[in-house]
Amino acid sequence: MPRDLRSDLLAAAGTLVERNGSVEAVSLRGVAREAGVSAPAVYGHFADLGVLLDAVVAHGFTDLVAAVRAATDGVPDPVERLLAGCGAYVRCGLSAPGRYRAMFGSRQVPAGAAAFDVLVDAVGACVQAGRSASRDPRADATLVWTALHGLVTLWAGWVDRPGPDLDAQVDALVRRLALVDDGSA
Amino acid sequence: MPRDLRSDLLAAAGTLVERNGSVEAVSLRGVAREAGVSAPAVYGHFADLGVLLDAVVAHGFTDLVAAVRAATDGVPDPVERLLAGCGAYVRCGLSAPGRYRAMFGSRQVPAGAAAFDVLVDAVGACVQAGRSASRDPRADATLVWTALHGLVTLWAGWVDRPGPDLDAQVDALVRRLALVDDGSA
DNA sequence: TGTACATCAGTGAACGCGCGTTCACTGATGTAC
DNA sequence: TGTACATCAGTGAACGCGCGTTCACTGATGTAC
Repeated sequence: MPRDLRSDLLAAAGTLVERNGSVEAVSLRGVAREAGVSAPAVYGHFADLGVLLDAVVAHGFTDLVAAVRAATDGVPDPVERLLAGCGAYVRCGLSAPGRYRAMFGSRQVPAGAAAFDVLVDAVGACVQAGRSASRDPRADATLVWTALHGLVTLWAGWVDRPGPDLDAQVDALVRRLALVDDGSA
Repeated sequence: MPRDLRSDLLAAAGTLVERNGSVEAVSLRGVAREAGVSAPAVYGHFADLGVLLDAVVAHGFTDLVAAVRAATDGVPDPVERLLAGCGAYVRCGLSAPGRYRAMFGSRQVPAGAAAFDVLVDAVGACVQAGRSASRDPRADATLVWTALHGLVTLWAGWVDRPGPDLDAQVDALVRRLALVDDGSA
């Protein structure tokens, strides 16, 4: 099987994004070096550095959607499904914080907006099942997303996150902000 | 009054941090250019670019503490004080998002930890006044901080933030996460 | 008051470096006959 | 099967650029006499 340089370059770029902590600090020559290839070789697969980094970000959105879908598929209870999806979101973000920051930093995020609708629906499902007291699922989903985003970006790279463990924090944030009825689950 | 080049350089660096959206993209030559001075002139006031940027971050923490203090001083009601402080935190962050990101991105944040204790105390005061049902003020203050951080970093630079206005969002996040009793205020 | 001098903040030229990008090239692979 | 050739992914050298940093300098300001 011949090497797939395009994939190798994407992987190398991802590695460097995490090693440097941000996309801005990643250079085309650095990516080529990491992939063990000369710098001009990159141009055979990507028009320029910007396109390469855009592909890293796009891959991040694909990963995020897949992680949430995998965590929620087959979970019948709407509250459990909401919690599982939010947990997967946070874990995916924390697994590649530099990429996550690139996904939601300063650029347009159409893919993010689509994922947000999934969250709105998940909160709405809890309301319809009588498990959430939310009177404005969209507004409350916004609060949940805001908090999850804070969880990922504030604690990314932290050695010792204070307070209870991650799942408990996600649980508390989501239940309180989505107005999930206590005593359930 | 002679010009205070040190202050001018700090201001220029702050301007560039916001213009570029991050500290990483700020160069020493760029700061000198912005301040209308030659590049070597910077070395008369800062050992190198890193020290200059550290000073920008330090100034950010000073601003943040001052903003919260100004908003909370003289507010007797503990719930109102908590809300006012959190609102000031978010507004200060949103007023200089690039600097805010530099303050809480990847570096150590001793000043941030000190400010966090203020938040823990504010939640504790609500509990003592019987206005919060929190059984673990430190853990719940962590949740509040996480959500405020998300509010600043997710919506920084957004033209149209979805949902209700900023104060209403801060209000909802803080009341729900700090378990403030409804019907008050 | 006037002159000589010390101080010192800021300048302009220069350095070496890593960057993005281009260009002609090489050398392996696959096809036509 | 063997030879000639086309294709094309990746190379190495080179370019111009902005960067951080250094160095000897300049020229304004203030002080000593």
